[in-house]
Amino acid sequence: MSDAGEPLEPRELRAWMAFLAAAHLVDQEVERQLKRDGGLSHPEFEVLVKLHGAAGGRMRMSDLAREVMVSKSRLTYQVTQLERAGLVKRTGCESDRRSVWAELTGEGAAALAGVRPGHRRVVREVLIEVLTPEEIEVLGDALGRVADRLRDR
Amino acid sequence: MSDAGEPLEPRELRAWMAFLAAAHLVDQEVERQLKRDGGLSHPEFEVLVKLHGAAGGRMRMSDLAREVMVSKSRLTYQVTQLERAGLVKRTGCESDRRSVWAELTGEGAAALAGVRPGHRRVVREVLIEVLTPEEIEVLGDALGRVADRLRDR
DNA sequence: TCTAGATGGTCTGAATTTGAATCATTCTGA
DNA sequence: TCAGAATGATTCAAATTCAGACCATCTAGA
Repeated sequence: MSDAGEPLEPRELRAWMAFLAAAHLVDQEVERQLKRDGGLSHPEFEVLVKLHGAAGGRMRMSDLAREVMVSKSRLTYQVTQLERAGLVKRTGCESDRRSVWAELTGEGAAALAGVRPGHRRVVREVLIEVLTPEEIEVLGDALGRVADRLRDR
Repeated sequence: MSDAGEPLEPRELRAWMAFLAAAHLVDQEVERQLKRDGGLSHPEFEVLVKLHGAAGGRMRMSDLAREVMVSKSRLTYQVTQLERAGLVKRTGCESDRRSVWAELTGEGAAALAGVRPGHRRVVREVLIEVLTPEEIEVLGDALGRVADRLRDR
């Protein structure tokens, strides 16, 4: 703790730079595939994935925003885009009239099914297959802990 | 390789989701600190860091773009912003009149010195200190390999 | 010496993201 | 029951990002 503001040690620096670069490049690659094969941005894709996984294929806007980790206003924009494309539709919520359901349409499910295999292929290609099983394990543990800590702040 | 488009295994999925979430949340935290303590965005900060580390405190625009991993037009915009803030200045290049030097000013160096300790503190807090030394080692190896593969494509 | 093609940077207009302000609805406690 | 705080979502303007067009300069080969 005494060296809080000092330069990182070489191994620490190496890990940090690798993390930054990998995050950047992997995301770039994922984005490219989604755009090419389905005309979707990464956040849009994640919205579809979350909705697909949710009970009834729908979620309230604010829950969705939390899950996808985007701001409310950004989600509003993205859902509007997806709605225009016919992949999602909005419905008023009965029990709480402030909130809004975002619901996956049949077309949305189809679009998701269309890009998802390619998406998985990319994830395998750029991340999974480059790592040993032990590394995959450590990555899950370590970064899972990092994410958890940041989530409940 | 035969399962290229199939769902990921649980451990693979866990690693992938942790990676995504961690990248997202860590970047958010870093961004917040840089903005708060120095009025800088993360890419702007990285530009200053690269220039600081470069011989003569300057780099050609295209080299800089490659290093920071941003598009040319994005770098043009960011350097313009930094120039307005007085942290960087542009100079024509003698030997190749197409290219432009981006050079760190004294003010720029000072600004960097001002935010950097806080930046390091955040990196330590959210990443380094959450990991064991072994995990740091593995992260550097594994993600370094991931990044390298993507860089030379 | 030309010329076609590459390279380095900027510019432009459209798309996206941000953050604050706003609006309606729901919750809370006196 | 009612005022004030909280919550869910959208809107707006400003800032940023993107992709491609564009311009100038350099390089290589005929």
